[in-house]
Amino acid sequence: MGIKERQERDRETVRRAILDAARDLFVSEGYANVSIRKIAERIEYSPAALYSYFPSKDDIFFALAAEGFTRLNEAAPIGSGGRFHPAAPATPLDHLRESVWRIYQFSYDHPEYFALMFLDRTVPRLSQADECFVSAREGKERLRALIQSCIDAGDLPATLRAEVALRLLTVGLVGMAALRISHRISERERPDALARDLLDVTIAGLQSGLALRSYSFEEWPLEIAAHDPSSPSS
Amino acid sequence: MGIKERQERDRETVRRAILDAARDLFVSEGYANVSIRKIAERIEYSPAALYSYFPSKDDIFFALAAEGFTRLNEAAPIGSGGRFHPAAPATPLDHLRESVWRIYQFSYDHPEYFALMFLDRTVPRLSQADECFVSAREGKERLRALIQSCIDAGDLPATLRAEVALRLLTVGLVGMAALRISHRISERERPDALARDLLDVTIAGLQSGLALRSYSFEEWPLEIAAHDPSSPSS
DNA sequence: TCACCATCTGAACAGTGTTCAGGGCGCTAA
DNA sequence: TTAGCGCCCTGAACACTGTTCAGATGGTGA
Repeated sequence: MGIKERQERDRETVRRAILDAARDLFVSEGYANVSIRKIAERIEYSPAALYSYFPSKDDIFFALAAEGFTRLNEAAPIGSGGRFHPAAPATPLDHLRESVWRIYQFSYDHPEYFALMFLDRTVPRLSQADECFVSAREGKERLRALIQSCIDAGDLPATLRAEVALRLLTVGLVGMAALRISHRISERERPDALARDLLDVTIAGLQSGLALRSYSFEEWPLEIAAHDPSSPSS
Repeated sequence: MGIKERQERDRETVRRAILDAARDLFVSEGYANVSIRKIAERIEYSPAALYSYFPSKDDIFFALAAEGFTRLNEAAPIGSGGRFHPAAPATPLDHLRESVWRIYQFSYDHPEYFALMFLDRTVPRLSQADECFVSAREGKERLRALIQSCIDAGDLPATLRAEVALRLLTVGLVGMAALRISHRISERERPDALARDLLDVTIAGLQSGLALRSYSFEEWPLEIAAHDPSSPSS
């Protein structure tokens, strides 16, 4: 019996249409200005129909955020399996530079995804949407491994902890992207050049072998956000 | 006749009450979850009354943003008149470090103000609310002068442009604050220590004398945001 | 053929920002 | 004192929002 399968396919098609419509509308009008009714109208369904596919508007948001992390991972592919390949043309440091830079580029290519993933405060508890962060963790781990290979190759000080360096390298560009996306910085200030400089300055700073305060915290948490993993899920 | 004056005072009192109520509600419930009706209820007025004090909810927002910049300037006072005093106890660089750090601290003490000023994308065209940015420009100019004094004192390379260094120093902390405020980073990662390290790393990077791409753009714009001042205002 | 069941719809509820005619009250001038 | 003027505020309404639910619809399996 292929009927069940066809029904599931139909359902998936509608679900996909909802997500596509929502994404297009978010990009062109901004998340806050998109209503369930607009999405429903776009796909020629009643607003109520959407609630049999997603429990709430927030969950449409979460589904798109998960897509965003997957896209970011696709846009910033680092070597193979996270280990730097010794026969690659560039040095590990160049590799790292480019990989981090691609995160910034992603904020340029998909500002709505980026805001959704890293900036938006209006959507509650992004931290608890578990499956969103599988790809996020993957990408993070690959970058961490790449930084470790830079340390092993002697391009970064041996005293440096890869987890800390990872945060320091990415957070600045997140700030840059945040300012640009929310129009807090003029195009005349050439945000791209500033971002590039910020990356170079941070790397140079890391290479200086400065002793870091955040060097020793207990363990590197796998979660992006701040909820106690030891507490039982309700 | 003191009647006009008293009327103006009464009006200012109500205006002040609106702003206070809005600020309290924003802090405790978040901007998006605060309605005109809630603010009106708090001050025991009808919702419509507020519209004779502020043209829209956005303008209440703008008024608070302006307050935010004033508060930030008060929280991060730098020397006197922007010029570093030679008899001060610390070096210019220590002075700079502390001044920049206070911006991050501000994001901790007043997260709602901070989000409002630097992060929120839901409110349109923050750039066009002119008078908001008088104090913003003042604070920026003072920091720039402080950085210049660091360069003059030899603590930072003479090839460095103060405007560029200013951006590079602040943008990273903005990113850090953004991640923390929007719960994208765990407290277990000790964001404060990371932020402090980021500041130190950036300064170390600047001291390395690296050649910067964004060194030479035409002129430093006085505006925070990106609108062409040469185009006529509609 | 008929009962079943998932799916979708129309209507409604409670909430939002905003507008507007009108009432009330204090001030000014006759 | 009183008439009138003008400001300020209110209640009601409009057009939205996210969400819920009874009921219509129509394909599915017996």
